[in-house]
Amino acid sequence: MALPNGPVPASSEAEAALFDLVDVYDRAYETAAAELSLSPAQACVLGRLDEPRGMGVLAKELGCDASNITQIVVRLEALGLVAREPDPRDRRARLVARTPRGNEVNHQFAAAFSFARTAVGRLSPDEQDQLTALLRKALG
Amino acid sequence: MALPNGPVPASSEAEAALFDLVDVYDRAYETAAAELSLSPAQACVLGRLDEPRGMGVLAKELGCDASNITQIVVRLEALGLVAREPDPRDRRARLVARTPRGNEVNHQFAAAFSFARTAVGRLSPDEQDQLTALLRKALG
DNA sequence: TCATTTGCTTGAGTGACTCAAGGATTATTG
DNA sequence: CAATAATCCTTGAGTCACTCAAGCAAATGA
Repeated sequence: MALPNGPVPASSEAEAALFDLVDVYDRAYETAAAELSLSPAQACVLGRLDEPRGMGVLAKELGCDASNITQIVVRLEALGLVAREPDPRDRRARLVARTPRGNEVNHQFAAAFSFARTAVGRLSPDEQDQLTALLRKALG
Repeated sequence: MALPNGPVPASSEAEAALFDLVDVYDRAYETAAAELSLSPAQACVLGRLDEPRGMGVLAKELGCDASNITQIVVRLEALGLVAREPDPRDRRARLVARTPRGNEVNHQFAAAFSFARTAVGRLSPDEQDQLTALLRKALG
């Protein structure tokens, strides 16, 4: 379980609420991944493969080094959840795609990571809109 | 940079906003720590030492194994930011405390991690209260 | 006192991450 | 077109976070 990213003494109630949200969210994500014997990073990559993508694209989107993606994908491949195939358009590149089993596991993960759904579900439609608006404003 | 904990296709605007918030928050935390050459875990532990604490207390609070804390503290100690002293009440235990330099760095970190402060600052006092209430309700 | 529990550390092992270097292919451009 | 440069990815080395199992030392309790 990753350590929380939190300032212990928050200087306002709103900051504290933000921190709590982030903490619970992150832990729920990690827990859901662990239920399927995945690391958070593996679940993250798997979740981005609704259609095949190049390694470099993933690295750029996720803001990390390409070699990091390589290793995560190697592990996902060893688990039989993704496959790398040569890109017909560019023989340097390789496209990563979920296998049928990968689709299945990804689906299970989406079901297991119920936190965001549940949290939002506690709010009325109006409240959901308010929350969205407030978060968007806060994000600047 | 840790990969984001996010479902790519969120099923509602509110969920997407939550995801964005968590992502930006986590990245800001990581960046602030990196500016001080700290890992997020190191910044987290350092931040909890407003008064000296036992290793076990930290582990319990942070929800991880005690040996994990040991290693993080060893590194913080090597950086001169914390010191471990024997607990006068229990000779098995060791109390971790920030050094003067640790206080300084922790202060700098608090300044560098401006995300939550800034985000909340974009909202009026009323909006801050609304956000807090909505988040608390969503957290259940 | 003897056994158990508690507090911490050590060691081994996995995984995420970074950077540097290199092979292979594609794109450029003189 | 041929040489050069840029791009895509992998490998290797290294750091750190994390977990579990084992073990020492001190406290607790029968």
